[in-house]
Amino acid sequence: MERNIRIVMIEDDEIIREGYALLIGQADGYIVVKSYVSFDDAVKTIMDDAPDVILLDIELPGTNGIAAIPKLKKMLPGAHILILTVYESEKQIFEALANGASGYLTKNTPAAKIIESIKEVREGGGPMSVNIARMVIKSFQRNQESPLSKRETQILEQIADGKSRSQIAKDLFIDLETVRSHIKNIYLKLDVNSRADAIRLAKENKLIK
Amino acid sequence: MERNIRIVMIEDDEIIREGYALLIGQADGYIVVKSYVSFDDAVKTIMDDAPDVILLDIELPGTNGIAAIPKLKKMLPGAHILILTVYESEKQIFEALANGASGYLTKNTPAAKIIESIKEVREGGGPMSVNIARMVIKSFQRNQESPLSKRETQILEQIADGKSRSQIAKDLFIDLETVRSHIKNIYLKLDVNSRADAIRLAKENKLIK
DNA sequence: AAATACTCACCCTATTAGGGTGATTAATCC
DNA sequence: GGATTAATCACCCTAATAGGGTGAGTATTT
Repeated sequence: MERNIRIVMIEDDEIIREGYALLIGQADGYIVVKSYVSFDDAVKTIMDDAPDVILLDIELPGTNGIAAIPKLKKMLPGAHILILTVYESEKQIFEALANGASGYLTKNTPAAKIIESIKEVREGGGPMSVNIARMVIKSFQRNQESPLSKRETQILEQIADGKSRSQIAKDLFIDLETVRSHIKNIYLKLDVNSRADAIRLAKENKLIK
Repeated sequence: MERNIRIVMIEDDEIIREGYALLIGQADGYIVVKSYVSFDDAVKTIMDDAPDVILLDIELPGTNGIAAIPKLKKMLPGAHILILTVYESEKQIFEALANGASGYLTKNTPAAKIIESIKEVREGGGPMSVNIARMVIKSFQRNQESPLSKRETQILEQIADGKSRSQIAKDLFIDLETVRSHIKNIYLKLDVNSRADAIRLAKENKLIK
C-alpha cells in the first residue's frame, strides 16, 4: 500500500482553511498534516511536518505568500507548492511561478479539483485554474499585426539580447551599415530613438519575446 | 437551444483523424464539420466550414502546423486553434503558442479530454496536457541559486532592457560609478566581459526573465 | 572576525550609438 | 504597371558608452 500524501495548508481565513482541510483530508490517500494561519507561524515547525505538497495562500499576515515561496523551497526542497488564492493579477501569478510555485489555483476551485491538482503536481504536472492557464498561454502569444518586418524583428530581438550592431552584422552575415539601416527603420516605425525605448515598446506590444 | 460547436480537424494520419472525428462528433453539441489531411488541402475551403475550433496537427505534409497557425488566424480570426500532436519539444510548444495557438494537447489524450478542452477554449481557457503545463510553468521558474545578488540581478535585468549605465543610475537613484561597480561584479561572477554574454548566460541559467 | 552587499571615485581608450541623406535590387500589392 | 515595402549597402558626423584597472567606505550577515 502506498504512503499517504502529506499536505500542509497555509491560509489565514479560518473558514476556508478548515473547510478545505476537512474535504481534502477525507479523500483516500491524502492527509492534511497541519494548517497554519501564516508563513511566520509555519516557519518554526513546518519542517517536522514533512509535507509533500503545500497549499499556500498569497494574502497572508506578515510574510506574504509570494515571498514565502523561496523560503519554503529552501527549507523543503522536495515539497511542491500549490498557490491557492483569490488574487489573479498577472504580476502575482508570474512572480509566484518565477519564485518556484508548481501550480496556481483560484479559490473558487472545488475540493475535488484541488485533490486532483495535488495528484497532478506529484506526477510532475503543472495544475492551473482555467483562467490562469489562459493568462499563461496569452503571455506567450505574439502580436500578429507587428509593424516590423521579419528581419527587423530578428534584429530587434538581437538588440534585446544585448548585442552591438557589429555583433549582429557578424551573426547575420550582413554589413554593419545594413544593420544600421534596419535599426533606423525600426526606430522610425516604433517612433523611438534608443535601444531601451525600442525594447520596452516592443515587449509591451508583444512584438518580441 | 444552443448552436453546435463547429470543429475542423487537420491531421494527416487517417486512423487518428477518423477516430477522433467519430468520437468527438458523437458528443452532444459538437459537430466535426470537416477533416483535412494538410493545411495546404484545407486552405481552399476551410473558410466555408466556419469552424469555432480547429484541431491542428504539427507534423503535416507541405506547410507544417506551426507555420499554418498565423495563416489560419488571419483567415479565421474568431476560431480557436488547438494543437494536437505527438511532438513535445520545448521549442515547438513555445513557437506554437507564440504564433497564436490557444491550447496544446498531446496525442495520447482521450477523446473525452479533447471534448472538454474544446469547451474550455471556447470559455476563454488555455487547455494543456499535464506534461505541457509542466514545461510551461517550468519556463517561468527562476534559478533559486543565483550567484547574483538582488541588486545585481535588478541591474542585469535593466541591461537586458537595453538601458545604458547612466539610464540605470538615474532610474535607481544611484551613482553612475555604482552601476559600473555592480556591472563589473556581475561580469566577474558570470565570467563574461560583455553585455551580450552576460544576458545570454543569465537567460540560459534563468537568472533573469 | 570575515565575507558579502552596496555604495562611490578617478584613471584610461577603443567602440558604439544615433542622426542625416541617399542608392540599388527584389518582391509584393493594388 | 506603378507604387509601396523589404533588404541590402555607403559615407558624412559627434557625443556618449562600454569595458578595464584599482581602490575604498559602510552596513549587514554569518
